[in-house]
Amino acid sequence: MLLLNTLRNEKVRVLAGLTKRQVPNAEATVDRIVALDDQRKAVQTSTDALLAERNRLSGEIGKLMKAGRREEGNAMRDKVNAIKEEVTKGEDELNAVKAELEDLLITLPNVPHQLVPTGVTEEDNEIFRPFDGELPTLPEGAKPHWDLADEYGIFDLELGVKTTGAGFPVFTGQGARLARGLVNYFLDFNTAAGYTEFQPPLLVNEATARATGQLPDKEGQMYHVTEDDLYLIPTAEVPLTNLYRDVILDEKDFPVKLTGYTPCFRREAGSYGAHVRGLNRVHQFDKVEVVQIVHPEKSYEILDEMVAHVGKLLDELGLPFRILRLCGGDTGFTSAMTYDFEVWSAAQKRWLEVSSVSCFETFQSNRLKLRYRAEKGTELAHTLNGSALALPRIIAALLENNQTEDGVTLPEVLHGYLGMTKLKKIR
RNA sequence: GGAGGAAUGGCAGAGCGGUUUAAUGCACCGGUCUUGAAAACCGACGUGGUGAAAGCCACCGGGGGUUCGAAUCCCUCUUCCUCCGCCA
Repeated sequence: MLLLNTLRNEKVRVLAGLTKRQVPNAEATVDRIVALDDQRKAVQTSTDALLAERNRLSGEIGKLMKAGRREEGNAMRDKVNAIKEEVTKGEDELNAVKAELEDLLITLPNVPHQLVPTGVTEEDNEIFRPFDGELPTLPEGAKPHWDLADEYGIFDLELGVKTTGAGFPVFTGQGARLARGLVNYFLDFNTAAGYTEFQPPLLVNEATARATGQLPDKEGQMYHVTEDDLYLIPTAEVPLTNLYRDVILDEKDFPVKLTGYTPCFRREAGSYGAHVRGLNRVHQFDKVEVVQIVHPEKSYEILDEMVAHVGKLLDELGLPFRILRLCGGDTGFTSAMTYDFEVWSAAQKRWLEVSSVSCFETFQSNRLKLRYRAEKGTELAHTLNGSALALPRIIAALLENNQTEDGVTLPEVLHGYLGMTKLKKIR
């Protein structure tokens, strides 16, 4: 959620940013919000004055009663009762104004960073770091990962349909082991870089989903357990970042670095077609996430650090990748700047998104009330997160890019985790 | 699942209808003393709203109510503790 002071003091920058995202009626909305906030202040001030008067008179009554001057006390009660009615009116108005303000404020996405390119769709994303090597060329008859999955017994989509439905792959045999090995490898890689590992709940309450911005914006993307009013997490970002909801840190606590493995659940409503075959897009998938909570002055430096971290991970896996800087229209609602990592899927001959690394500035911390003690008072911290990494498309790329006559060769970093150097055909 | 108890400032812990921003202790911070440190002493020491400031307002687990006035009384939800039962 954007800060009211930002809307007031940096209107030009805010509007320019919102225009990059093609937010309709941005100026009218901002003006309306500021007007509502003015109204809020006015009503609050007058109501507070009434309350002050009530408190003062109530104190008087106490003294009169103690002194045994009952009649004077009773007369004053009537006076206070009259004030009380006005207070109630004022509080009702205040609540109504606050609610409208909140409803409007929550519709505004984050203001993109200055360097974020203008644009609407993924076509407009900037190729921030192109792949500079040679893309692997596969032998004649190379197969996409869904075919390889059958030959190698990696995962079974039909079993998933039987137990649950489409988009819930069942990993099998050496495929299940590959997934487990990747999770362990990623977690070890992250903790070696100073991230502390957590195992958070997979279901979260409404307050948690709101604080990181999944609600109300992405309501339809989450599975909702209506009976208990809980949501299945679409990413570990949600519970991990919320560990620090309503927290006031000291500057010396920075940077807070968290990592965690969780399954992620996404309804992916409305995504169908050729590009969702195999593991390209599924409803449940494994992901290891990294989160940082940092000093506002450091956040973009840290963003670069996190981008380098993910890049190193992909280098070690030996996967060709490129880095995009997302344009305004493609940047997530809550993010100020996002880098996407895409690995080359050699058999499908297309780039697959495997990680998204974002800086949210104060957009999340404002809703989280995540602050630190500054020289004078408290300030909102900055939050960042990124995938390191999401599994399915990594598995897809490993299978496709490394397929040979006698098996899928595994990158050296995984040998120890899997107890093998290559995946073997089972049929 | 049954019975009882409890939730107060970073921590511990008073207060149980009216001068409560909330006793006291510890921790932390500034200072005096000291070569330095400790001890001792002095001071400061929650968050948010409003305001130039003084000040004013709200917050004692969440929500609602009673009252002129609520940390204090009532209702409700949540969490934790103790005992009993059941169980990975």
